[in-house]
Amino acid sequence: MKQPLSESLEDYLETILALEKEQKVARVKDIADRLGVLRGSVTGALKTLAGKGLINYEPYSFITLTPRGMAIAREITRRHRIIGNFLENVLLLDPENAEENACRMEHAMDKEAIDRLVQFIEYIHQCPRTGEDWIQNFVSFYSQNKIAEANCPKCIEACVARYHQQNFQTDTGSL
Amino acid sequence: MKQPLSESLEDYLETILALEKEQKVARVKDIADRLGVLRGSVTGALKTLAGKGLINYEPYSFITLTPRGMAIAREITRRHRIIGNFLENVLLLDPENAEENACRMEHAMDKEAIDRLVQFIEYIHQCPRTGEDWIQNFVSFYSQNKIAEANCPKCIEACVARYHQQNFQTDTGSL
DNA sequence: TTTGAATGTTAGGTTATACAAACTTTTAGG
DNA sequence: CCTAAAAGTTTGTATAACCTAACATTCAAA
Repeated sequence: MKQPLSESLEDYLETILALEKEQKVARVKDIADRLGVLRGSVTGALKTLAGKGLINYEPYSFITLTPRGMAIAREITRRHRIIGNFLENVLLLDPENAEENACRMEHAMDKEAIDRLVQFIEYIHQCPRTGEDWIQNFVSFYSQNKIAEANCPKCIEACVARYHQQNFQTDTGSL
Repeated sequence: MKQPLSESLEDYLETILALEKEQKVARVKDIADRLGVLRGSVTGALKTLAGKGLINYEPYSFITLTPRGMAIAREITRRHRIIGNFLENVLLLDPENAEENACRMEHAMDKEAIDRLVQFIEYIHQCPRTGEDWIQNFVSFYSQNKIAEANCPKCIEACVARYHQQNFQTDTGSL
């Protein structure tokens, strides 16, 4: 029952979920257009997914995800989102490239790796030593391929100041 | 000429390179054992790779990578290494899981994403605000799912002290 | 209500990959 | 040298995806 799905079938589930959200229902033609395949190929995939109990499918009728299919589709979509976010907002790839890589990586990373990535992103944002400004400074690092050392004193000072500032706010808030 | 290789063929090239390094030559049986396929499947793949000009292959003879095959094999191996390193030493996944994910991800990330990841890892290590200790602190973050705020003052202080220390050493060294 | 366009399905063909098992070649021990 | 075991190859089968193109159904407009 827990056989792993092929990348192709994962893509179908992901697309069906997206279409269900955007429009009321997922239609064969829309799935085909999204995935860049012909309608005939979609019908075949739908039969396979129905056979695995992941979608409800009757010829010429509506396509809906079963609870199990929905769970998988959501997990894939979640991975896609998380990876895309990391590539675009941490590695600072341009959005188009981030998206393309995310589409492929979503099938390659398991839940454990994804969960750890989520934690890591949260760590970057929550640790006083990093945060948004630290991420943005990555741009000047990779464009010059080294630390712009002249800015380090200011950067560190700002980081420490921000920590004290936030700490002060927190203390005040808790009184 | 620049048609993208399938994941399967990329795996064959990567394995051939690894065997060439470890032993003198790559033998069909060893390739089969590494990839978990039968010998017959290897022969088929070798013909395909030879047809693409990526290996030198004569029946019953040695298998060697052509320059083009070598370049691809090295790039795949490099991706594998970089991703594995990130998963194991930054995301701190256990080695086995890091390896499994790296095996799949190496086919999913393009050169641009890999290069940016390399830069990011270097940034973490070279930026005074992060470094090894910051990475190691991630353990306590993900195991508690939050920043251990009690340690922040010490942590930041140590970070700043280390920066001044290194800065002093650098200045001294350049005299 | 009819009918033509849009949508969905089917059938047959193609490609890539792998397995099983028979067959061939190589190699190492007697 | 010779021969059995190991290594490599071939052939035929299977599966997963996809395509093409013919066919069937639905739907909306006249």
